[in-house]
Amino acid sequence: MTKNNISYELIIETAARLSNKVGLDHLSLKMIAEELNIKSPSLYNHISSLDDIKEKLMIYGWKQVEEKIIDAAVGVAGYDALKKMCYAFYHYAIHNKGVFTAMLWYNKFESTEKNKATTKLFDMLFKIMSSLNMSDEHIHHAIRTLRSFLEGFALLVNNNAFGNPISIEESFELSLEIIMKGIQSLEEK
Amino acid sequence: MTKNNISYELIIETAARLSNKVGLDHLSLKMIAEELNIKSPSLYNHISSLDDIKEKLMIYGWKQVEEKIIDAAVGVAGYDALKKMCYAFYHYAIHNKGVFTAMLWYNKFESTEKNKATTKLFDMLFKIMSSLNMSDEHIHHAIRTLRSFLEGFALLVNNNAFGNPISIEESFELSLEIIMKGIQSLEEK
DNA sequence: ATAATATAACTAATATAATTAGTTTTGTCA
DNA sequence: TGACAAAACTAATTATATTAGTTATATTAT
Repeated sequence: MTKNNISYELIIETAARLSNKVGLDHLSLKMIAEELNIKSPSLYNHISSLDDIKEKLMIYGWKQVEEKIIDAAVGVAGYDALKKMCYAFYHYAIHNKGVFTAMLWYNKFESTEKNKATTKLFDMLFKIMSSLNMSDEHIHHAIRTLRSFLEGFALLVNNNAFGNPISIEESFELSLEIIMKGIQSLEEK
Repeated sequence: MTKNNISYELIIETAARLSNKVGLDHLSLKMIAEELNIKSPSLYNHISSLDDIKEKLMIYGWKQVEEKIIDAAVGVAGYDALKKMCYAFYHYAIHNKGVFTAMLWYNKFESTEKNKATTKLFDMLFKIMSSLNMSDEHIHHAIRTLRSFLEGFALLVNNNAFGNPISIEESFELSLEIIMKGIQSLEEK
């Protein structure tokens, strides 16, 4: 019984890695504990429950993806920026299936930390779209359009839900085109 | 110990009702059994596992929503038909949260029954969109756009994920406008 | 250096749910 | 009316989360 160097952060990172590998629904305390070479009750020295871990996983994911999305928009503006941000989100979601699943639960939990994790992202999106000729209200709605599409598309991809053999990458590209053109049509010329 | 009139169908219907009330993740054999006034092991005379029930719930949902969507498109054509179908899907999803959650798992299970449940729907969508001036490939992609948006939007609504106080109904309406306009822009004039 | 203390590990126990095994009841049909 | 299959039951098994209580370890103050 040596004191292992286990921290809250390490547990969340481990949970993230494991859930990406086996799926969030198969993540268990037992599995996390084994990966860390401790017994599962020992985890309670750091966390309060499995649900606690899942909530933190959700926040962890939004923080990570926020960073990647913001990075993606550096040096570009307008629709180009939006498009790059969408791709950043999509790639994160399909390369981190477990964490992404947790992110989809978003408001199943209420927390300020959760809000903090995405404020910057929303602000940035809003600022970028403010350069378009569109009312603030329309911007808010359009952000919801985009977000819904992105989360839905990634969910379907992760679940193998697209039966057709046609290219998923092309679907994503064309979908962005459709939505961007649609947003453009809202602009007051 | 009287023989209750329990059938496979009754179990699925009960599971649907209960999951809509308490959420799919809180659905348990215990709960279903209690609702039917039997003990949970007795369920195994009709079903093979809890996962079995969830898979059938998914199929049940797609069958129901297929019917509603098809009904919604009677007597209308083109974009109007598409829009009505989208609304039918959306309303089903937010009024049947538990079943809808199961539907999102779509391809977590492989089955021919699952395919049968949506063939008519896809065929109909395809036929409607064939009246637009668009290649078959673009139609397939656009259907994915629409489906992703719809499933994503409903998921977010069901999870209370839209923090802003602005109207969700208006977001849905405007989103459809955005996507329809975007699809229109693909048409070869 | 060492004793005191807090931390973090452990084992053992508890609770709940799914599932399986084996038994009994009940309705149907020859 | 008796035999049989279906469907209920109870009891037992397994697995996991969680709690309780105990022990070892590391740090920190003397």
